[in-house]
Amino acid sequence: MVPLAAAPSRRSGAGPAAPRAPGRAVTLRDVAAEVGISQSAVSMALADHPRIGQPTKDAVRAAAARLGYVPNSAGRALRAGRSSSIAVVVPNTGQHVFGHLYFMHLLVGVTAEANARDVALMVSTNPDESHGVAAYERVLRSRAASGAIVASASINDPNVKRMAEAALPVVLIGRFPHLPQAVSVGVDDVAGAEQITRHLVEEHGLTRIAHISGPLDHQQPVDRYEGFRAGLARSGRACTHSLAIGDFSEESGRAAARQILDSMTDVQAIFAANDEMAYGALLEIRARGLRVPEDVALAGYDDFGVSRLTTPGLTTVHVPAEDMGRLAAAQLFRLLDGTAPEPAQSVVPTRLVLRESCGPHAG
Amino acid sequence: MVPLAAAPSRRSGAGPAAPRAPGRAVTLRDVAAEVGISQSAVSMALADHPRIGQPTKDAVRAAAARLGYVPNSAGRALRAGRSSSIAVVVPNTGQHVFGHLYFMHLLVGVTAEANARDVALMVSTNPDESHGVAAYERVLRSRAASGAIVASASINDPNVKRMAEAALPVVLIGRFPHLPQAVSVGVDDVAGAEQITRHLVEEHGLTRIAHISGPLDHQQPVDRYEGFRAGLARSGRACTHSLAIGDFSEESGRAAARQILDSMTDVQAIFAANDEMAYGALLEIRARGLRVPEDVALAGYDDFGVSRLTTPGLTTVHVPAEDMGRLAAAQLFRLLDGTAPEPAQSVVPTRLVLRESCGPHAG
DNA sequence: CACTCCTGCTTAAACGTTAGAGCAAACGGG
DNA sequence: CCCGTTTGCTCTAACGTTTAAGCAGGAGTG
Repeated sequence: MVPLAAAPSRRSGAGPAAPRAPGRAVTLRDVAAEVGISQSAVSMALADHPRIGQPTKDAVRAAAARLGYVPNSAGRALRAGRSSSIAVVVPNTGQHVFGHLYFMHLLVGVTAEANARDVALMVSTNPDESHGVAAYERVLRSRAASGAIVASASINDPNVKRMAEAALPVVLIGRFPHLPQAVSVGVDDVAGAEQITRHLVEEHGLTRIAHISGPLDHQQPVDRYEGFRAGLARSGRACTHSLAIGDFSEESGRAAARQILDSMTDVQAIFAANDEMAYGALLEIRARGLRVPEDVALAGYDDFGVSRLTTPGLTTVHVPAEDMGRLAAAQLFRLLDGTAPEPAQSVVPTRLVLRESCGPHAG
Repeated sequence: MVPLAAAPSRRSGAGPAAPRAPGRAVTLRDVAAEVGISQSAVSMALADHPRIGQPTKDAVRAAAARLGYVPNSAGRALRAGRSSSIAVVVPNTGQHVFGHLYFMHLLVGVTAEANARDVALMVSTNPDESHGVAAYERVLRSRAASGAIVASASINDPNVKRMAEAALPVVLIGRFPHLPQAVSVGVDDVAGAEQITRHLVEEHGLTRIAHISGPLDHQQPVDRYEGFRAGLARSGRACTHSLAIGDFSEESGRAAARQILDSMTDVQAIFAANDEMAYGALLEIRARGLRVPEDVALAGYDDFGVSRLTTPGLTTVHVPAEDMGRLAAAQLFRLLDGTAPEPAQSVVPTRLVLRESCGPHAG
């Protein structure tokens, strides 16, 4: 059959850069009509198929560029059976500054890896802790994203468990020792907390020390508390310690500090499980007319960017959220490629960040 | 034709909750086979089409729930000609904490509005200021997202201009007075800067005052500088002022403060065009043994969450980024619905936030 | 010169969805 | 009892892509 010379007068001549009707997108068909070959030939030409002649390829590429052809992602996804995007699932967004920054760092890392693969990124929020079928499950089952990175799930989130069992392409952020089959990227919080605790005890000689923990149904606070106790034990010094529980919020940190300062009047140092609670503690300590670090030393955890800004600067443990995002994305791509990530559960190291809140640096 | 009683033994009986082969997604065909009707009937039943009988609808919904059917988004997008997601485009991610927080606030707002519409969110980054065809154009032309919200474009970004002219469904964050046809959501920075400037002058009597501006090829710094001058003029007092230019970074703010303190030794107040530069100025002032606010009062702009944490707390102008995100999304949806947003260029008001850095509050 | 093989394309099918057209049966009115 | 209307579904086509299969013509081989 004769190539049918394009549909009735869609393009007048061969004038360059005269895009179609505004609303209409340029498809393979348009490029094909432009070049005078079939649309599959165009597809193959753009894919650099060996069975397409070089002159044709050149002509196709020129025409595609001229018309501004961009492959329709829905068409591709449908044909391929998988979309070219991944999702990042963040919990209900009711958090505050510190939590925001965590996700932003994570996102930066994920984005970097996704960009390198030319993969689009979707951000999905888990409306509530248990809004029936979780958002990510809908995202995955609708094939809108071919894989997901789930940030900050509760230690016993039923969705997470089900997901891991269903072998969906999901990477969890955090340690999930109870789900060995799940692919996860966690932080070595035990080591991090131990390191900072030992710093307080061994370098600064502070042996009366309190810990403000987060809710103990999450792995992270559990690990940090464990590291705290391990640090005390391994310091080789006799320490007195106490524990108060917060919920990672500044206000709860302040309340916890209140409780500690009331009950342990000779406390020398407070180590909070995150910077936000540490900041709350700072406010409480100050409100009592005490000085940091002279009267009470203070340490936090996370270092997502604001612990630097307080006065005094907050000594803390740096959690490499950006690296974690990058690693999580890499693991997810391995999962999608079919190659099971070598250690399903990877753990990244932390870094002790010394500032002024723990006292003068040792010479 | 007889309904063909499902494909060979895919489901044994009617046992509930027995999902298909792990990898295979559940499609309309599966539900149709389960119920014993055609797939289009299933589609119509799920869409609550009036021409489908109630018993059939019930049966279909039950079967869909039982099998865990989730519509394939690629299929839908392809058929509908538009995807059910929108994109948020953020500039190259090389920014620091403050910038991160801005986007996070914005994202929270956009997410809220998108969730209400059951629309997915893509996050795309503009690799470089001019990476050939911009990321968002690819996203839009590939129909991966049906609209985009572009955060923080330069005042004379050629892509933005072209996009506005091409009438793509895009909402710009920021004021774009030169592009009247573009839909944008901006901040009333002139008013905000005027207000804080007048506060410094009128309430605190600080008449020797310097402004640290951002790069003047962006609308925001221009507006804030204009507001600064307007504030001085309208204060009704004779003021001496000076100007230094930074790039919104902490370090540049510090450098600008250095320049100001060197050249204007009797400066009483510094108003920086964002909190990050104000923090840099704070460091410089302190390094010189001067006190804030006793020796030099300080004010910033943005209030994305960290200006509260410094000591002294930073007096600043609150930019309602979350509201802007929500509004931008709403505008985008209006655009996609075909109803042109009433005022194409909307401007949200700011709020003065008084903290300690500007001096003691007037009783 | 007949044959095989290669080259370079075309045709067709499929992915999952939706919607308009079509059609059989039931139902009501005359 | 027959015809028109309504009801409730089925059939088909289309969205844009990729790819397997097919096919015409030319080149090379016997």
